[in-house]
Amino acid sequence: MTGIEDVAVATGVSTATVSRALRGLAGVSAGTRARVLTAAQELGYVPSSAASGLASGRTMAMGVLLPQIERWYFSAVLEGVDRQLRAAGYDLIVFSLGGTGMNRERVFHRSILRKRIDALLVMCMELTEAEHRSLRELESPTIVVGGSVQGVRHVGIDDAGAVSDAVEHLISLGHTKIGHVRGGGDDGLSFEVPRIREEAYLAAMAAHNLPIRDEWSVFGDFRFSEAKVAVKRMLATVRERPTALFCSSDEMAFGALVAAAELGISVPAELSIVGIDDHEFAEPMGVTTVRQKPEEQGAFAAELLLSELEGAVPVLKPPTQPHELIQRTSTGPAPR
Amino acid sequence: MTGIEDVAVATGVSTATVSRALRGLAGVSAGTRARVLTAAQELGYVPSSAASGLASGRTMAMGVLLPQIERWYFSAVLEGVDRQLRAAGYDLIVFSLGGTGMNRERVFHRSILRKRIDALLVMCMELTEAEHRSLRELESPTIVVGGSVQGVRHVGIDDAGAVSDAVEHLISLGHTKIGHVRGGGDDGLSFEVPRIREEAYLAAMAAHNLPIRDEWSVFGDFRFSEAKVAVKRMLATVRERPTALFCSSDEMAFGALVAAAELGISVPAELSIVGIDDHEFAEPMGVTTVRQKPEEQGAFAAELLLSELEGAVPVLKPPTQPHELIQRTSTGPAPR
DNA sequence: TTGAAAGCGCTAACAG
DNA sequence: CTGTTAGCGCTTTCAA
Repeated sequence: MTGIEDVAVATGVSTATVSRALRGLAGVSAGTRARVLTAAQELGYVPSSAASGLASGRTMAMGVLLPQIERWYFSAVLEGVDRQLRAAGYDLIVFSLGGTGMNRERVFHRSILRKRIDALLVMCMELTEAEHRSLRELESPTIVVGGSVQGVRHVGIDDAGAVSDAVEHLISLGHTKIGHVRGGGDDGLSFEVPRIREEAYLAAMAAHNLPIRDEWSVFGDFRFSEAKVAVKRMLATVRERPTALFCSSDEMAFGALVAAAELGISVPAELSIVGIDDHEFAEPMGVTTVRQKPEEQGAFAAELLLSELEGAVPVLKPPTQPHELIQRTSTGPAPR
Repeated sequence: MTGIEDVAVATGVSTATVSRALRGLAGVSAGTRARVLTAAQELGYVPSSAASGLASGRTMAMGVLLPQIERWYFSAVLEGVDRQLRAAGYDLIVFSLGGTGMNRERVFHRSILRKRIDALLVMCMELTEAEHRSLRELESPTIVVGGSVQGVRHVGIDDAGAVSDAVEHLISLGHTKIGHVRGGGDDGLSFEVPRIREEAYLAAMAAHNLPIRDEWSVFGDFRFSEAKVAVKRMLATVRERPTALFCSSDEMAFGALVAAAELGISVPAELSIVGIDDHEFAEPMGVTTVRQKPEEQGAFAAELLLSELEGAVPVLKPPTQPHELIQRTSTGPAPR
């Protein structure tokens, strides 16, 4: 391993000067800087993050804490965060709970608190009181993305507004019998997003004096497969079918779509389906949805954290992220 | 920040003893260890990774280099890697190229070589000569997952065998007119996987003296949307239609399925469709496919690296990962 | 079984 | 503009 000393010797200056030159700090003559850069390049010198981190107190890495990696929303946010970090020369450290609540304490204590990161982005997880405290003690800037968390600022869409747009869209098409395919929370992570969406659906229905029927409300766990099974069972067995389904996520809308197809129910003639997300597959599947852009949310949140690390004043109330109804072929006028 | 010194003072021992006790090293009396553990707990002490990394040379972190995060295969592998690392107390650092070839050099030089990681897992990317050299100079154990790379050991399925299973399945159903929906490589990352699959398809066809028609071969870029458009155009315009499509990925098979549906072509009566992956959506969509388990691949590769870090002798030829044909409803006998 | 002391490789004052 | 001098917070010999 070539170290800073090697570069210093090769250039004939002190290690301090090498450090300054390489980091682009002021107070180095153009000539010296050029020679240092050349020498570093030739020697293939790359600073040790451990050493510079220890000396400077900055790790040049950001952490992302999330319930799971392999879910559309999470990996999309991650992609956005990563894009921003890459541009800023920061590394991305991923702390995942792996889909269960089992590792929470381990993750919090072993990994996150190890001073490995300069800032932390938390993805839609509710935090316990102890976890809150841990984060506060970390003293590094923190932000939450997608699903607000009490006491921490938050980047995300207006969930209730998005749901309202979806349901109002159905209502404007003349639907009155509108079912709900609900999102999940059986993994011990308890987001509040599913709850907000449920409540917003109920509120929109109530605002128009439309009937809520328990039998039209099914649990799809935010997943294609579960939603398909649940919707199919419901559509097949219910006495009177709804003419429209509001699905709390696109993946569940896909499930509803396939369930309808398998039952020979025509969409949108007999059944309209609307989702939320604008998942990559929504366009090719023709699913009407409320678009949100998780990648942009992640990028924006990362940007906020980065600028604070550069000394900017913290943005305490990040602006709500945009959402937008995208009409496709899965929704149409209520049947007769 | 409470440091090791604080724990030492609280316990009345030296920092060396605290360090040993906390890491479970031999040569600490049971009593001392217990007192150290208690004190550390009470003080909320967590070692600084920068400091211990600098002193010990081990970072307790593993890097994953990948072309992009938000793709089914990549994020699934990541999930598996993460699971293993979590269990071993290692942190996960993600180096993504963000879907373009633009950041390659930056990523290699700035991030990876910074001694931030103890081992590196590379996900199906071809490497340049210079990159190879960089990796070798890193001297940390390295492994490739999914799509072999010359000169580096590799964890993945037998791609050619998987393709062969898929195509043979169609042939065994009596199909002779079999088209191919090809995977991509337009992002400057140039995997070799699409090439292998193309060749294996051609080989399987040749082995049975079946005709290859250029017009039946379309480019779907491994994506739902692109595949749907391309397949739809092909099916709509071609003079004679194939009776089956082999798709180099499930996402493209979904596209083919939807394209057929939109054209009123019945699956599998008029058109059989087979994919590769066993994507989460394959089951609910009824797509026959060759299953691979990226999560297991990632976990296995991570395990190999971890055990080498513990001193195990390197496994130079990791066993090929399993694949398996899963028959569903998208394939059936060739139409009379 | 424990402690003292010397770094790990870099950055950050403080001088010059 | 540049060099000197201390550390950053741990781990790791080497002694005791």
